[in-house]
Amino acid sequence: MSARRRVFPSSRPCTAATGCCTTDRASALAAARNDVSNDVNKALQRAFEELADGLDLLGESSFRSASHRRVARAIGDLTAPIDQLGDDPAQLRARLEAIPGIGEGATRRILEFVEHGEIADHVEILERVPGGLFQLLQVPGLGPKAVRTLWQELGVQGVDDLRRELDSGRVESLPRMGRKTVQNLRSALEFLTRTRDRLPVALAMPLALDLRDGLRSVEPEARVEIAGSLRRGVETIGDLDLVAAHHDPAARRRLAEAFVNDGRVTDVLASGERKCSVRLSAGGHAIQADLRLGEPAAFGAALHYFTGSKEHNVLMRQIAIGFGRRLNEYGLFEGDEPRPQDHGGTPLAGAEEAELYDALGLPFIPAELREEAFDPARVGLEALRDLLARLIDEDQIVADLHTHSTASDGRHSLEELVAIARRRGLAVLAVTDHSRSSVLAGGLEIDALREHVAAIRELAAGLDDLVLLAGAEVDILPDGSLDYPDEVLAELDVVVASPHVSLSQDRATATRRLLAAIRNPHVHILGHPTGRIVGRRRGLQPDIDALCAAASEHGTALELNANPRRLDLDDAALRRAVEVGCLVAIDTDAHSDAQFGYLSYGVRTARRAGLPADSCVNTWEPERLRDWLADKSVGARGR
DNA sequence: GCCGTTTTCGGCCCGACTGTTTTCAGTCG
Ligand SMILES: Nc1nc2c(ncn2[C@H]2C[C@H](O)[C@@H](COP(=O)(O)OP(=O)(O)OP(=O)(O)O)O2)c(=O)[nH]1
Ligand SMILES: [Mg+2]
Ligand SMILES: [Mg+2]
Ligand SMILES: [Zn+2]
Repeated sequence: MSARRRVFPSSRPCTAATGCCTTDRASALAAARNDVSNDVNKALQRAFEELADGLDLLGESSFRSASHRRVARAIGDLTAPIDQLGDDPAQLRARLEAIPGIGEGATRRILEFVEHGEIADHVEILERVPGGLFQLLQVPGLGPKAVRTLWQELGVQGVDDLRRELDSGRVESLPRMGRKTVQNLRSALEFLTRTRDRLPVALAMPLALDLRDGLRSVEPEARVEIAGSLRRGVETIGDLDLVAAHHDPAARRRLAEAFVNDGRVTDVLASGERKCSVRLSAGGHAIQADLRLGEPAAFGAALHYFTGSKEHNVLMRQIAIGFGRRLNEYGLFEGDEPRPQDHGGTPLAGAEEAELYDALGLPFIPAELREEAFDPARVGLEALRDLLARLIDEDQIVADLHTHSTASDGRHSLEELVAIARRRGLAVLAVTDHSRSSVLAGGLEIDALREHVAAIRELAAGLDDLVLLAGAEVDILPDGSLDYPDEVLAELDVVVASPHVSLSQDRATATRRLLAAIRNPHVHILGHPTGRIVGRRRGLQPDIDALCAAASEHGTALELNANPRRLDLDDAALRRAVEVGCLVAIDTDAHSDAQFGYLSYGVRTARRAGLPADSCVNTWEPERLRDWLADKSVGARGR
């Protein structure tokens, strides 16, 4: 995945690079330990990225910079502040070195950062390389070689300098730079002013589905699929990736034509026989889209390549090499000859993805798990097979335990909800309207709640094909107390407890607040635990391990709110939950019929965490679910 | 810089497209 960052307006957080924050970094670090923003990891990740970029700009070994970049990624994947990985320096050192990609050097640098708030090598890079060059590397089309030339030859130190030099005409005189390069750089700079960071999946997916369906209607015989981070179920999307296959080259050309001539296209970046790249502007968002074209006989290989992740691709290709074979987007081939597809080589596999895994002696790894964290060599082949056998699937989900009706802010009446649940094949539906503190969402006072519950129960009594449960989504107030007293909660079939306000609390306060809800014997599900909105609001940053431990102890389920704007808990936090083995509830939080369709986003996120179906209460038979709802301690670990 | 049931040294994935190039470097996926 590209690590595209926002370039305009300049919003880089305070780091050594920006030089805007000269206060004692060690004390800033101490504050960050209890900071909601988990800035220790962010700052370290940035330091390693700049180390990598700096080496590239200085023309050093690209393998070394790639290593630094891998360390940066590993730090970004952590779910807790890095200095809290161990209780003492020795343990911290051991835990760090155990992380793949983090070796002796990175461990030394991380410990140096934790102790002194900076890394000498990083500081040295910052002294040698102007800080604005890191931003320049984010400009599409500008790599380390070009940035270095601009810097050395024209003294360009940042984006503003580049803009000026483009107008001055001097860029054209540089080696390997001409008129078109200048024009392309102008477009790229303009694109960056219109683009935000990575696009939340909730915005990207509808756009990608529309592109996919458009291509399908151009060539109904073609196989067209969404690939890339969208297919892997990532919560934010760098660009839209599509794969299309058709046996007829003329049909492939027509697909490419349609793609680059779409009304939303602002720039055509590349338009070849096998791939096209465009920039789109749609719904106020600017984003790149890539289309990969090929033969149906190689569709599996192409889809696999374009689905990624990059790390997974490299891994598979390395495994192929180990077998004396070669894997690329055209298939798996015998031997180590480059471009075997051009030399009449017949692929051993390639029409379907599954063939590739078969031929390499691997179990089929679904797209959501094609990430570094699930590297078979890391997880172990046996453990991986076990994980895959237990992995949750959307069709195993038979219950939705968090939905809203017109009693609060939902769009549908109870009767309508029942009809929707039946049509969608649910066995269990819980109606969980808001509690009294959520005034804007039409939260119910206690009397209104009791009437509502009575209405639900009356309706439920007449149903034989659907278990209709009376519940509530009760606010977790800032101090951890709940918005209804215990005796009211005890009257409900299902209690989802969720934070809705005070979502900027510090880590310790947030953790205490959520722990209180988890420990309440009436609370079944901790709803959207952090309250984050993807790409918009960070929400609470609690100690996830502490939540998981408590949830596990009390039999409380942690929610994976399937609304793609939320996806809360996120994949990284859920991986912790899966490790601990606590219960998880995947609920849509639907306020309308269409929002029941959010389930697929939730399941993809759950699969990214390797969630076993059995840990997900929504897969349980109604009888088992009822037992747990009656006394959640039956779900406690060790019982 | 990192890593190892083919290695503790010597590798590190593989290919498309563009622009500027007389034969390919750079960037990107
Ligand atoms: N073998 C190989 N495949 C790559 C490489 N870079 C990208 N790919 C493949 C895997 C990616 O998932 C796929 C699409 O590339 P993208 O840059 O769009 O990445 P992705 O969609 O994973 O993340 P994104 O959200 O777009 O940042 O192309 C690479 O360097 N080598
Ligand atoms: Mg992508
Ligand atoms: Mg892409
Ligand atoms: Zn809510």
